[in-house]
Amino acid sequence: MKKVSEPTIGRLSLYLRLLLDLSDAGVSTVSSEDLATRSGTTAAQVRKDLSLFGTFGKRGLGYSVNELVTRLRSILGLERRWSVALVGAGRIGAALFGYENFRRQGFYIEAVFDSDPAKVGQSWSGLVVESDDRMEAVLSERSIEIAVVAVPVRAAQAVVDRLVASGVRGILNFAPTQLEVPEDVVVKTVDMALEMEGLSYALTRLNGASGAA
Amino acid sequence: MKKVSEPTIGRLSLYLRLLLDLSDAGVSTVSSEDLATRSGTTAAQVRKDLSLFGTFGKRGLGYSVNELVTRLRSILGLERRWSVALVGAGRIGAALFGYENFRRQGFYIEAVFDSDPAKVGQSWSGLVVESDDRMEAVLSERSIEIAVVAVPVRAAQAVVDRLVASGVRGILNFAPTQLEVPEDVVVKTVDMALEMEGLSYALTRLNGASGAA
DNA sequence: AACTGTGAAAACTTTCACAGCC
DNA sequence: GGCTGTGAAAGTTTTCACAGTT
Repeated sequence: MKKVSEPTIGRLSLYLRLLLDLSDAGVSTVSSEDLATRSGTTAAQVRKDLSLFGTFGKRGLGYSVNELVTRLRSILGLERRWSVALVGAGRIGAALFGYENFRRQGFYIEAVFDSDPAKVGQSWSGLVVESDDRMEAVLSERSIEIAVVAVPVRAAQAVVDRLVASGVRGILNFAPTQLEVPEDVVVKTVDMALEMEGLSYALTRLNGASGAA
Repeated sequence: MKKVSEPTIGRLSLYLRLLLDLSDAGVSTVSSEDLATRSGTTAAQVRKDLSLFGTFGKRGLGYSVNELVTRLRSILGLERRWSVALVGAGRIGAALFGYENFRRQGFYIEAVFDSDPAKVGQSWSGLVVESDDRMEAVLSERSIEIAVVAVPVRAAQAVVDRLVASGVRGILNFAPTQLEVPEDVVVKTVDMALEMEGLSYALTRLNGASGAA
């Protein structure tokens, strides 16, 4: 298998989402041009992205929506169920919890941890918030492979070290900090401050035609 | 001014954050090598990124932490105050609201809107949630340039159209959908489902050494 | 005729390596 | 000697353009 870039994977996820909409709408066939328009890229890009994993289309016809959904789910590893732990029972965690697409794509939150005794014992849509003392025990008991880290920066690295030691291999990190992990552990960081600063930069360039300083 | 890429801007934001930590720690000088290690990139990359905007370092010595902070804040447009509106008074909004770095970097939430009558009138740390009917009036009254969109997918495009019509030029979008905006409006989308699927893909590759299908 | 799959070209980004300054 | 700034080289991603299939 050739090496596949991050942006390609992001686009495949996006195509999958669009294809699910099309499938719901009863559309059975789609062209690379159509997918490109809907996803804000080009037809050549769509074909290239897909061709990295096989030949899924029919020349002259396009792609079968349902077949492509199946293929993309397979490529992205979404045919199985993933057990997810949420560390930090704060507002970000709550937001994720309410995000229904989450479950629909096979991500099941199976444990919620917090270090605040006031939060431990609270019920979160059927799950009980556990003390972070119990992290190691619960993670291995429930075979959890993915964790969402939504704790303050100062606590993040220590939490991640414990997660990794307990077998977690994938981490979605909301703490605005650089995390150290072994190379067989994957971290994706969602950094809202970074995005806001990107906006600030872009707007500053757009308005003033002037330079940096 | 040469064209500057998205990844470069992201790294500049990251350098800024690290420099602020260094400054707090009383460090006065930093080398490209040091910044590179802390940000997970290479010394050459750090120097190249910075050199796109000027020559800020001293050969043989490195960079002055405080000077570089000032320069980066200027480059990123963070020397001013940005007025931000939050559309959708749900859990994501609440999370952002509590995010103190936000204010520290000059982003002030000046208005919160929701279409749910039950939420309108509620107080959010001093701000009153307003009906979305009042969006146009409030946005122009308070000269709001940036909006955070945290509404369901089905409502997102309509909200964005109204924001744009009222002068908003930058949007941080949490709705997992592709938004249409005029080319002088900047959108950054934070898509957690996409990130989770990226994790799923990466973990699937890591474990099974086998191919896609 | 319509549309895919794909090598080749173009564009872009990162890394190298070293001249130049402190 | 230590470290930056930067052209040139290497590597990566996107776009082009067209042969090939239905």
